[in-house]
Amino acid sequence: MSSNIRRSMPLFPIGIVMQLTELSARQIRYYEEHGLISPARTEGNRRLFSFNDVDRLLEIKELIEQGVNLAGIKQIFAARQPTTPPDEPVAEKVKKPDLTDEELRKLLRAELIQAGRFNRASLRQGDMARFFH
Amino acid sequence: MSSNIRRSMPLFPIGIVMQLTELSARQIRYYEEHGLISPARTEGNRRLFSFNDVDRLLEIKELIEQGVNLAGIKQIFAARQPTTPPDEPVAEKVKKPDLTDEELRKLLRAELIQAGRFNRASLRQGDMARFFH
DNA sequence: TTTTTGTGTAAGAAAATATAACATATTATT
DNA sequence: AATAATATGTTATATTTTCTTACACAAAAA
Repeated sequence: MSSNIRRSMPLFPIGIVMQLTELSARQIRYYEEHGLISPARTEGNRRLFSFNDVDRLLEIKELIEQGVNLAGIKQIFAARQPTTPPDEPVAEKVKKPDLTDEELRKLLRAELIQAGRFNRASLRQGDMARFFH
Repeated sequence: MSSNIRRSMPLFPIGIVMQLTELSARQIRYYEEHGLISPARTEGNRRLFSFNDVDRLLEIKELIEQGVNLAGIKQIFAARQPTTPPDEPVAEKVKKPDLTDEELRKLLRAELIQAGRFNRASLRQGDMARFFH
């Protein structure tokens, strides 16, 4: 549930993502240009990628290796994310608030510290353990 | 088990770690200078922090807030990590190989892709899901 | 009181990343 | 076949981020 927060938190610079995915910066930027990913930006305009973004890039890479072109990949992604059907509109009031990147990180920080209160002294386990199984 | 790999993989630049921990760059570097953390470096000498590193910084921060000085924190950490006692030496052959950062990332990549073969098409779940619960 | 500790701040250098433009091989289209 | 579109490489220049080093200083310790 709140792992969505973690999965979508902008954390990685493009250099790391290049290594993680073995894609070139050119490729990554090109895929963004065509709307396949939408990494966040720092104040200074540097891209920051989330786990979700990296995940997506790995999918893109595999599909491309299988001969799918960008248009195809776009369709595949679009089909996957079933946008709220027009006959079942979401009341504006109910929508989750959009958080800024900093707010997101603030939330994570809070979560980590909370977890720490439980684990650290007793279990001798680091906060970020929640990130793994 | 292999989550150790993920937990220790150098991923984050200092800017992100500052936000995650609410520590200043000065503080983070100072703690490194005093051996409390040992972030990896890029080829170009930029620090790269792992989940473990962030974890540790959060611990340091809490201890400092509780009035413990760096010497004390160092002791606490030292006591925690029981280095192989001198009378029970580890045969050089048995030691785990030291992996370079790039090898680490390569491993993760392989893991992610492997996971993908299972999940993606069928479960519609991203690779990085393995990072979360 | 003097020293040590922990942190702030500033300067200058180097690394990483940004955008834009041009090149080009491969694939589609006409 | 000729032409156009797609996907990526490469290069140039600008900007941001991080690095180290040095100096300052308040708070704590000696």
